[in-house]
Amino acid sequence: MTIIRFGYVAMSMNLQHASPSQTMTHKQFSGLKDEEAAIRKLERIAVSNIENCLRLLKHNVLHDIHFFRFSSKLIPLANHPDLAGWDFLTPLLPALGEIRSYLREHPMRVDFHPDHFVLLNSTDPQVMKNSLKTLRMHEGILDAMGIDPLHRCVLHVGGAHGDKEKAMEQFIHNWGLTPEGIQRMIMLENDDTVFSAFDALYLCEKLGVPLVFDLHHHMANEERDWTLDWTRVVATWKDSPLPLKMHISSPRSADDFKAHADYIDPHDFLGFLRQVEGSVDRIDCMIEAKQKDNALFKLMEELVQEEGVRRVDGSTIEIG
DNA sequence: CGACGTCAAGTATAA
DNA sequence: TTATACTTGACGTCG
Repeated sequence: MTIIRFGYVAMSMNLQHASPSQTMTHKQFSGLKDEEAAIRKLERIAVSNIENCLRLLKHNVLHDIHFFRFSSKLIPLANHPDLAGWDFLTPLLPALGEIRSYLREHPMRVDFHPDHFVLLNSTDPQVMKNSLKTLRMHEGILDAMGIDPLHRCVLHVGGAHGDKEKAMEQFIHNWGLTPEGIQRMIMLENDDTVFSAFDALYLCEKLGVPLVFDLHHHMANEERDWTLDWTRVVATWKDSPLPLKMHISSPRSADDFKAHADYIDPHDFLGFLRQVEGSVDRIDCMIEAKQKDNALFKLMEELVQEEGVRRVDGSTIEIG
């Protein structure tokens, strides 16, 4: 028997004017004459983004959703070199404190997926430095929200630069340059073109990092049968206080296989569920679909029609 | 108001 | 070496 909780990413299709990712581009910022005023504007945008996160958390509680990925665009230009001296965190502490209080009363699994330019396997020291800076920002936000940063940031392995083996060894090398506090935040995810689940498992096992298994990426990237190594995936979570986490999405079309569809095709996922059922007590399953929370609601309705699937609450099923 | 163009820290690929 | 695509949400502008 396995309990599966579904989560969704960053924004709701049901809340109006609740974007957690409002932004100001660097070009816009540079165009403003009064730099102090421009920074105050950035701070207003960031506070609004965090207030919208709180609205999203309340929306989640209202719909029995226990699993949510925050936007990683909460603080525009936080890590831009032109704003190196900006203390972006202090003005946000009151808003982050409200999230801390709310999450204390309504526990929910929350995490981040920093954007694709956060790379821990780059050979360019500047890219590595910026990546660590961005990860420290995530750590600061989590701390201010009162969340233990352990296993709260999903990353891909990074670029291959034409030599996958070498790029993986570079990851291991750079891991040694990564502060322990950042290391413990990280989970690794297989990608859809270069680093398969088996590549990622090599790194996860070597470095003691949980693997976030992305079923859609696996289908796009690998011929090999994932079930051969599923017990290895499960094992990467044995020292985590959090349930195994994975990602699901459906292909937009046969021709555009890698792109995410609006909703999840339940049959893409049901076969998987039937195979893993019983191998692990709990799975937290992040839905990456264009229709966000609506895709979650639709998938729930469809799955509970299926043989052997029982509804636990608005976002949770039990199978087996 | 809807349609369209612009922007984004890195990487991959084509020209 | 340089430019463009990738991806995707936000935002500004145009008609």
